[in-house]
Amino acid sequence: MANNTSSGNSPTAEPKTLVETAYRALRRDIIEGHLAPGEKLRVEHLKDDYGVGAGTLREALSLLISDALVVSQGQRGFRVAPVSLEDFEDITKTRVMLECDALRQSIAMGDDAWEGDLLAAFHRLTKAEEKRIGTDDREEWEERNRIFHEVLISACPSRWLKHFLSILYQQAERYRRLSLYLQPIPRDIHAEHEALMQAAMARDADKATAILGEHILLTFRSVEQIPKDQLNEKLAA
Amino acid sequence: MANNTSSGNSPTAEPKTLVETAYRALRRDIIEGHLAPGEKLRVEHLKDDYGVGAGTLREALSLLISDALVVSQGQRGFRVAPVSLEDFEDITKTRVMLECDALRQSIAMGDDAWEGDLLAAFHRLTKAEEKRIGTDDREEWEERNRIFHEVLISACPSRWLKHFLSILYQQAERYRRLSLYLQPIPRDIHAEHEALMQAAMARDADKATAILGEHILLTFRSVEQIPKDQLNEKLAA
DNA sequence: GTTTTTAAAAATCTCGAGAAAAAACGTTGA
DNA sequence: TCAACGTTTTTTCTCGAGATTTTTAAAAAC
Repeated sequence: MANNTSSGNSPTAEPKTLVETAYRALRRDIIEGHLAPGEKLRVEHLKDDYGVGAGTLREALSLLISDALVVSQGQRGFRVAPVSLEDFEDITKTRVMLECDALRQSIAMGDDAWEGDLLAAFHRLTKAEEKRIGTDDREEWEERNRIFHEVLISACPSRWLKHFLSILYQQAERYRRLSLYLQPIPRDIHAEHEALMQAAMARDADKATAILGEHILLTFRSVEQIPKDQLNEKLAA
Repeated sequence: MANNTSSGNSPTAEPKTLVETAYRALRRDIIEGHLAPGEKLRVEHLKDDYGVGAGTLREALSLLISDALVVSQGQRGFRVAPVSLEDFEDITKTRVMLECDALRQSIAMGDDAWEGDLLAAFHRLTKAEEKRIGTDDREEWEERNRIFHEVLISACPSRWLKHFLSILYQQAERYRRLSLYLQPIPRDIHAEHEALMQAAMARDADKATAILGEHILLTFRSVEQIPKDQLNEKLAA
């Protein structure tokens, strides 16, 4: 949490070292599913793909363990962290608890600047949603969605809470992407975000947390309802 | 959480690689305060102290970032994570929230085997406390205290909650040790543990979480009340 | 006396090669 | 046909050396 190299770091700071570059590229490929869950990460192969030395790549992989995107076992190398419906459910429930608590604190502590940031983040998200119709630049929307959630809880004074939430968000994003190819978004996410934003601005903590909790839970439900056989194709390690 | 190399792993599994060995040695030295908060960790020096190569040590340090015991910045190497009273307060509050929630779930889900484990862990802790009078094998007590808290919440089904708690516990232990030299334990910790154990066995979740919350908070209070100038000697980075 | 510039020293970051372990493969025997 | 064994191949783990960058210290300029 208190470092620039690992999880939860400011995404705007550009990488200054090769380790950092490889770390980001790998993280992206894992979250986007280009590296499948459970897949073996052979250093000898990957070092060529990412254009770095073996030691550098090992270090990047070690960093990814912080984010629970990579696992390692003894003398048997690295693997992409496996996925499961149970894990996603756990992530969802834990995230609901933590993020609602953080939101409550944020609403209580947030000042005018926070309100401004929130409004701005919501606006940018809305713009991305409008552009997105038909187009395929999902990345832009994903990034702005992340920032919107981040800004929502930004006035919460607990660094640790925010640190844990950044990890959980990242994990959830991974599951969301894995299921994306199977099921288009059936919900009116924009309406959910708008209601959430307005409740937060109105300082209605009960309402805001209720909406947020439901919002996060619905994402899980939509994945949960995907037929198991289709899901297992993706989840197979 | 889902790996054997990083935080929250089973402490009984012996290290099979030099990276793992160095990781544990470094972690121990940081938690015990032999490596001071904020201290620069020069790879060229440390590799000799720990008897490994530069690359190996770098990897171990990368692993310690997961535990937030080490921080790194760009091209300026590694440092021991700094400490502050604010940070400890955050750790404490976050831990109270998460650990109480986990305990509640554990009490609800725990079976007979869990009760047995809890009883056993409490017994071992008691024995260590009796032996400790006068002697100085703090390590034994620390380990058993950790296990007691771990067993308490072991029946909680959320892996992520337990993962986060293991990180927070480790952080708290570090602060506890830093303050240990300044202030002897004035509390009757044994009584607190016993009441906690009994409430858990009686499945009285409200009572158990109340005791646990107070138990964790008291540790913070005892550090908080240490005169600031004495504290800053230790906390100085 | 203070600040800026410049040069030397130290540390970080990176890579490729060699030893140890695990996995893959074919062979032998029942 | 199947299982057990030993060899070969692959992969991981580890180390030391070289290129950049940062830090330190001294010299020069204001």
